[in-house]
Order: sequence, then C-alpha cells, then structure tokens
Amino acid sequence: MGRLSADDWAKAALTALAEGGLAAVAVEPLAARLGASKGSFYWHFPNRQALVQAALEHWERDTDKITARLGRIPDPRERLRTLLEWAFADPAAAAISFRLISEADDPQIAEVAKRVNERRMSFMCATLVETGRPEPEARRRVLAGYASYLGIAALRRLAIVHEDPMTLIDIALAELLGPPVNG
Amino acid sequence: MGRLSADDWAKAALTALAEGGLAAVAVEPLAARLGASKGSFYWHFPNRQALVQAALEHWERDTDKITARLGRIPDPRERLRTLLEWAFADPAAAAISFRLISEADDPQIAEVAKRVNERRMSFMCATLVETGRPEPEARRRVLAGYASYLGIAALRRLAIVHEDPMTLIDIALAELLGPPVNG
DNA sequence: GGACCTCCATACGGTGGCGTATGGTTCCGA
DNA sequence: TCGGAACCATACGCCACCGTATGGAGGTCC
Repeated sequence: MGRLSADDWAKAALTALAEGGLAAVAVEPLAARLGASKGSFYWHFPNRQALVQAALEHWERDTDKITARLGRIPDPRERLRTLLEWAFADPAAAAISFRLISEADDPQIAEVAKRVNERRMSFMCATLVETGRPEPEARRRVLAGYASYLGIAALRRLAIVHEDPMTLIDIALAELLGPPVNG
Repeated sequence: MGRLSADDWAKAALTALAEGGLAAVAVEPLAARLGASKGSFYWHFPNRQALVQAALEHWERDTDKITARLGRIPDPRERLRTLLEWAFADPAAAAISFRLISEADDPQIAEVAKRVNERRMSFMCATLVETGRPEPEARRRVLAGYASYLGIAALRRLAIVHEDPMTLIDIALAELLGPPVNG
C-alpha cells in the first residue's frame, strides 16, 4: 500500500524544487505525483512552508555528508582534485545549488543557501591554504573557481556548455592551483 | 494625465522580472504599480506572454547596444578591460542576466537568454583571439571567465561577495589574459 | 456639435493553489 | 473484539491571478 512518510514528501519536494523551482513545490501537484491527496500531506506537515524547510534540511544534510567525506582525504591536492571530480561529474547537484540561489528571494531558502555556499568556500579556501597559498590569494582563487562552477551550471541550463567533465576539471584546477601546475 | 505606452509596460515588466522573477511579471500587480488597471494593459497587449516577450526584446536590444559600443574599441586588450569594467560596475545588469538564466524553464526566456549569452561569449572569444591566443585556449578562458562573472552575480545574491569591482576586474582579467599579465 | 477613435476603468467568470473540516480506513494493543 | 490512534480522501471556502465584456472619458475631424 502507498503509505507515505514525511521524508517521502520532503524528498519529492526537493526533486520538484530542482526540476521546477520553488513554485513547483506545490501541495496538490506533488500529491498527484505521489499518488496521494492533500489529506495525506497535511497530516505530515502543518503547511507548505514546513515542507520547503524539510526539503532544504534534506539537501543541507546531503551536501554536508560530501564535505565530510572530502575532509577525510589527507593530502590537500588530492582532496581538491577529488572535490572537482565529484562536483563536475554530478550536474544534477550543481543544478540544485544553482536553483537554490535562483530562489533566494525566499528568505527561508536564502539562509540555507548562504550557509552552505559559505561553508563550501571556506572549506576550499582552507584546503588551498594547506597547499601553501597565502590566505588572500587562496580567497581570490576560490572566489574565481567556485564562481566558475556556479556559472557553468548556469550555462548548462542554456545548453551552451558542451565540454566534458575532464576539461572542466582541468579548467577549475588551473584556477585554483594557479597556472601551469600539474598534479 | 497618466496615459501609458506599450513600452512603459515593457520597461516595468523588465524591472519586475529583474526584481521578483517571472512570477512578478503579473498584470494586476504591475497595473497597480503603474497606477493603472488591467483595462489599460489589455489594450496594449493581447496577453501576458506578449508582455514578457516585449520585456525580453527590450533587454536584448540594450545588451546589443553595449556590445556594439565595445566593438568600436580598436585595441583588443583595452576592449576587454572596458568590457570588464562595465560588467562589474553594473551589478544590476549582471543580476538580470542571472535572473533570465534562472527563469530559463520558460522556453520563451531560454531562447533569448541562450542567444544573448552565446553572442557575448563569441564576442569575448574573438577578442581574445585578436590578442594572439589560439582559438581553443581562448574558448577555455572565456568559458572560465564568463562563468565566473555569472557565478559572482549568483554569490552576490547571497551577499557572500564583498569584493570591490576593481578586485573582481583583476580576477577576471587574470582568467582571460592568463597569469601574471598586467595591462 | 456630433460621429468616431483612442485609451482606460470596472465588473465578471474561470483556474489553480492553500489550508480546513470532516469522515473513512487500517492497524494495533488491551 | 473493541476502541483509539495513525493515516488518508473528499469537499469546501478563500485568494490571486488571467482574460473578457462593457461602457465611459477625452481628444479629433468634419
């Protein structure tokens, strides 16, 4: 039978958010998609906003897990390369990051998006410092590199970027570790 | 008297689009903001979609004008620097570019956004080739640099980027013209 | 000064989504 | 087996927006 949990709704909401933006996180369409009705939803959540919140928490947990796994890689250069491999190998994740910034008019979303993106940049910055770059240079490079990551997600939406992941990784690595560096 | 032209509506629509996204391009709220009523709107436009189209054409014309003015700068390096100065000195313009990519689920918007962004990148690429970079390298650098531009617009939305325009221009120039180059 | 065109306001019906009310079904423990 | 809790469907009122219908005010031309 099709009994649903709150987490089922949250996951569906996150998917809808990724695919169609905040407006697509609508109770009735979501219910239809889950083969349920609003009655089910309003038992698990007090209102739509709570659903959005749950979806956001779901997303934040997921990204934190990835950061944590990366943190366990001891060598900073290998950590960085792995980070970029994961980042560019998963366009869906980049699309969600982009989407949440797009929907940052909603303060609820803005708060989470800001926190997550700041954490990511701090993480990358610290890694760069580990490789020997001084803090200000590291900050500049991370800004350029992470902005490129987001911008490429944007250009992907327009089907402008056709480059394969390998090329993108090399571009990003060059931005982060500086010119003519290999490894 | 408050007689309105179709262009007044289009400009207001573009402003609303920049500020609140596609959903904010709504006839009744816009009418209220213009101190008019729907009766006025539906005299100038057949429907909402036509208004969005007009706003997009307005935007495309504006960006084309800028490209045209840049095209009249003979020296490619100076052209590039001027381009970046204008780009980073005008966060509102960057915000609109970002917004339109955000709303690219709408095919109407996607078409215009794709065309404009491709034109911009081609223009930058050609300029880089003029400075002596071979085509593939130029393409890579433009991809990284323009993506950074968009990504910085994204991070601005989250109030994460505090860097002053000068710094951003230097970062972007470094990406485009390559390492340790001044001028 | 009357016919006419331009531009606009108001009122209306239609649609889609939110949240509530109410009742029904399934399951579980005593 | 019975009662209550967990879970869900349906029906309803509400609001915001779209698009239409209708009529009215202000100019213009003869």
